[in-house]
Amino acid sequence: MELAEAKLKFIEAWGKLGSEWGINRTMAQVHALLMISPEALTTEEVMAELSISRGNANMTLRDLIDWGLVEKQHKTGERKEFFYAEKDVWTIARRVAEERKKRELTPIIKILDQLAGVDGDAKDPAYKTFKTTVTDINKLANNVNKTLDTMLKAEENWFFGSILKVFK
Amino acid sequence: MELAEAKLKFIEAWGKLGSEWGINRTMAQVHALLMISPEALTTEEVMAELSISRGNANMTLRDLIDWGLVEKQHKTGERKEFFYAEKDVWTIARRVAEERKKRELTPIIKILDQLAGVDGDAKDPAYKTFKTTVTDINKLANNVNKTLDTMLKAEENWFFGSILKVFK
DNA sequence: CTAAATTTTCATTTTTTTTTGAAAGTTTAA
DNA sequence: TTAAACTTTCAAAAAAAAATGAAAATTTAG
Repeated sequence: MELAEAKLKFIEAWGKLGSEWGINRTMAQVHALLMISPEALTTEEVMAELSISRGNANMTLRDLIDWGLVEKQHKTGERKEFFYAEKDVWTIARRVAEERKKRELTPIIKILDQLAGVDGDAKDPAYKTFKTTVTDINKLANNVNKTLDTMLKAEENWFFGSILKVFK
Repeated sequence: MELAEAKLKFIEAWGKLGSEWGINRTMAQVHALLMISPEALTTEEVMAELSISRGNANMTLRDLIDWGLVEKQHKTGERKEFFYAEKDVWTIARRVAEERKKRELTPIIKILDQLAGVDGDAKDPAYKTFKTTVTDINKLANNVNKTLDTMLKAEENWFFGSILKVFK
């Protein structure tokens, strides 16, 4: 396969994967484009490569920066801003995990804590089932939370790096 | 908090979480409703509880069955079908992991394998960056794949199960 | 077999999400 | 300070996803 064709396929596949995981397809595509670019790109270049509007490119790049996946760069003598993506996959995985933890896990744990404190008749099956289900999900969520903390705190990539070797 | 209020909040929260992870909000809500129901429910009951149409309820319940999260039940003397959700959180997590692996991980690995075989000039930075990025992602994907296999094959829940007991 | 009960389908409508693009805002070189 | 270069915003449009509901299909009791 030729590089040009492979690039397009990669961008398409990454976009599809993103959308299946609740990440805007275009955002995932811009990320893919930048990941395979040796050089930082300008907004113009991103717009041209993916045929998207200026507004879309601008907002998407900002979101990627918020996710910690892309950084703005300035080149001496150039007035334009350049965008460069982190390329180490473990760092990318870590950033995504960090963000989703902050945006989704922490809020749901807060809600589950409230819901686990619901009061009702201990003889009522509806109450018992609710309480058990919510309590169990809450425990799982807290465990995922703790596991992520450990993973993310570790400088070394124990989860994807070393544990995997055990199973090889 | 009262049970009725708590139920609504749980259904809402579960629906939101689902939509953030690429799962149709209504599907997640139906799942939430069934998870907290001690008894299997009919399509009519699901429609009424969540104010959704018959068509929507039917398709959503079928999808949940496809995900292995809900099962059809028949009650003697009753002609209607009843729907019952698995309630063990580890089993739920396992089913979701299995399905997403099958639907998303396996296909992307197939594509990455093709893309990793792209040919080009070893001196070309664009080629080098593409190759490195795709190869690294491919390795990560294969490692996740293997880890999931091990996790899912294990009858015992080493990841969520045993760790849970420690924190109980 | 018949008809009532129940489930499924899917063209259409509604809702939600994403994108556009032009105007407003900001920065910087001179 | 000015004006060109560049970035950001956001109301409106477009696209995508989800929901509706009535008709068709299926099932089952009698």
